[in-house]
Amino acid sequence: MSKNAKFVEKLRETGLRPTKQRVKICKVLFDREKTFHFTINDLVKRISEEFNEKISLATIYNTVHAFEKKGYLKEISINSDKSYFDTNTSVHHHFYDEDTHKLIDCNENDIESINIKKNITGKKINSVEVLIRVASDNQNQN
Amino acid sequence: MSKNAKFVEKLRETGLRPTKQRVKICKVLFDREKTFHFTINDLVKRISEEFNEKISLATIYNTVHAFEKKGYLKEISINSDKSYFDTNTSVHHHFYDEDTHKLIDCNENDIESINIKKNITGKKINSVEVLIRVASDNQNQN
DNA sequence: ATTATACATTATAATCATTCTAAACTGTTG
DNA sequence: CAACAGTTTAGAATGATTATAATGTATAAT
Repeated sequence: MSKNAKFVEKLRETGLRPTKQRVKICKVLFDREKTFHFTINDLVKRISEEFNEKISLATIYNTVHAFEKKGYLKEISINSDKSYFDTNTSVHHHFYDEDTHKLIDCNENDIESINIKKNITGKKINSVEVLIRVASDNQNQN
Repeated sequence: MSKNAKFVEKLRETGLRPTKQRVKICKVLFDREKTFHFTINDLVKRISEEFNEKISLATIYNTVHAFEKKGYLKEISINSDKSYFDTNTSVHHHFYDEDTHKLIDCNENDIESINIKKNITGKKINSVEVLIRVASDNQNQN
């Protein structure tokens, strides 16, 4: 089965019409070896690099949000400037390089399981996320 | 020594002129028992409640950023909509209530120390932050 | 005390990411 | 093929934050 056919199937399975825009965005996001961490701006750039036909910015936003809702993508909170998304939707943590502004995945084995001893009455835990900020070793900190 | 005099001293010590706006903002932020988690909007509301004279929005932004730079405040990343700030600048983690959009501090003892086994070549760890998202137990998740 | 100067405050405008709108278009179903 | 719901689109609107530039104020020198 071709890559495209797989994406069409995936979209249809989750109740999203396989439009040509969505299939193209799937190719950019999911047709790759490694996890892809990106901002909307990164995605816009990739799309314009890979295809001649442009996709409207509104569609890119719509699609990313649709994909997030369907569980294809996960949003990562780093700062308030930008939204970062991750094609790896499993439970995992991140390193954030403050020099390059890039995210690096943290595997299951890179971090010991986190034991939370407190709980909030009437609330259940939806997620536990660890963000490890790193920066160049020889740089001054002001 | 009066509260005001303390704030004046604190400001001067870190090279900030103790203007009346800054002292007022100090009172709102630091003259309280518990840690204060807030957005700029929260702070604006508090100021208008506590004082007759208004402080310009630009000044509030400037002051919060100045205070953050001087280490009086810490920014907490939750999502890209809003910036949250915390008057507790020590290393600690948070619960985020997705129903009420409020932060709750996590004490040292509420979470076991996090052991990170991976390191990024040439980079040092600046911070390790855990965010635990919670929501009402009996609510559907869509 | 007065003055000079650098630092702060202010209202308003500008910016920038994101969302909304409503018209045109397209995939799907019968 | 027709009908309809779902989608895309350009451009406008929004909303948080930042820049601007004029006015005001704390501080240090006179």
